Amino acid sequence: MTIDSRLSWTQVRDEIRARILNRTYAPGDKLPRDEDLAQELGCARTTVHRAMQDLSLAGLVERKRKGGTHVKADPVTRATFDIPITRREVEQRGSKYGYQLIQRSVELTPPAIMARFGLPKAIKMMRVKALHLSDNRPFILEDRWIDIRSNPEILEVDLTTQSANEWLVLHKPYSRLDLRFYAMNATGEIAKHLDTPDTSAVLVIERTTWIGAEPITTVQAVTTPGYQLSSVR
Amino acid sequence: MTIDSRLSWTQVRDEIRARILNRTYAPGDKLPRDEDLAQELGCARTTVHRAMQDLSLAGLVERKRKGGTHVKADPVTRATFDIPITRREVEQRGSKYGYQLIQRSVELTPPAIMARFGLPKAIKMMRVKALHLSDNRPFILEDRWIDIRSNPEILEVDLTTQSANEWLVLHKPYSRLDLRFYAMNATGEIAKHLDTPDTSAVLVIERTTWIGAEPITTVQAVTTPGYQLSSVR
DNA sequence: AAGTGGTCTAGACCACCTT
DNA sequence: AGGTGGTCTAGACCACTTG
Repeated sequence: MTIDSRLSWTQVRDEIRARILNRTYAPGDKLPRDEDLAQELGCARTTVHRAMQDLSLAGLVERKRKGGTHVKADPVTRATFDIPITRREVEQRGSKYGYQLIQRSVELTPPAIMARFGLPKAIKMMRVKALHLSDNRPFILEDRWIDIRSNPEILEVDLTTQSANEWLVLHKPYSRLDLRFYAMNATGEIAKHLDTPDTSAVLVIERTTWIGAEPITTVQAVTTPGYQLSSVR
Repeated sequence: MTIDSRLSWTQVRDEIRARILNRTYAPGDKLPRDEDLAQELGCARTTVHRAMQDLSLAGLVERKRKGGTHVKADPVTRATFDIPITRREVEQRGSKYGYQLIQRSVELTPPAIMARFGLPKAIKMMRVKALHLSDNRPFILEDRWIDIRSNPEILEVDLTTQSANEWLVLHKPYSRLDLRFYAMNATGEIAKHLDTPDTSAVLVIERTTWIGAEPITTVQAVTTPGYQLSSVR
């Protein structure tokens, strides 16, 4: 136990969190102003602010200017996930990475793709299907659409040796990201490419990015059976 | 456009981020010290620190005392997910929530459960199987193990009317959380409870919590076919 | 041992939002 | 219109970690 008279922001955070779990501040309640808490606890307002920032990020409280700080009425479990570049993911497992381009074309976006981007009408995009391999076995099958307007350079990239996944992540910043996870039964073509029995359950990761309001790319990454996603830390 | 001479931390963050994407600071590179950047950009060191804090949280850079700040060598996509209480989730979709207790017992933990907690040997835990309903149809099937040592009160809770899910989230803070997502084929008992065809692909959410080093609870939540998880914001 | 990020303070001003 | 959180500054000290 520290005898330091100074309070660290983590101590302040823990104290406030304890009060929330104590029901001193019940769900929906308004917390005291930062300044009042600072005075009560004996620290600077900035320190309380730092603690609140953390609690707010964790989803425990909600803060509004003038409105004050409120305990969130319904607690949620909030967790962070990292989706690495597929090559890196394979290599970090100590396996040999491989990559096969299956298809590369320019097509009109079907309704499902328009919906992902929120596009009002169909446009031409580049479509890339590719298979990522781990130790020469199928690992992830990706079906990707790339907006040529925001990514004209992609037309020049040799996608037989470098995956669009990697090229985009390294060269194209995004300002908005949408990630979705769901399960599906691997059907004919997908089961064939993944070399897995028909109707196997597979985890699908859908990732869509924009720069400003402009679409960049959307990809449906179908993993092989047994694939797991784990939260960070 | 603001003419203010003062730089906001978001401007500083955007500038640094732009340089990273520019390759001014390439992956793996060391960035200037906060203080040097502050002087170059004309702001306080604290402001650079705030910007770096954000970039660090986003997974773009890595910071170490004495080691300095480095651009992460391999970019990752980092996203946050919220897992609400099941009742809340159903109600927010505008559906009627229902709940059925299937089983409640005290059992020795099998190896799979010991592994989730990292337990060296089997102990007795409370096991609860329950079904969450949405508009009277199966929604999520949960199979939960609760450590009685850290949660003796659970033995007194009436789990026929209130789900363990809800009781624990509201009363038991945790200090560590592990979340996993994966897909599986619904088999006999699970398919029966979820009222879904055998071998249907379903998304599974596995959630394990500890308080300090002590296990609290672990749950395997099997969702119904079509269930999706979306990133926040 | 020393360098670098992390934190704390005190005070000022700003910006958003509710009333 | 005014209250509350958000940010910025300047300076000091701390704590981690690497050379």
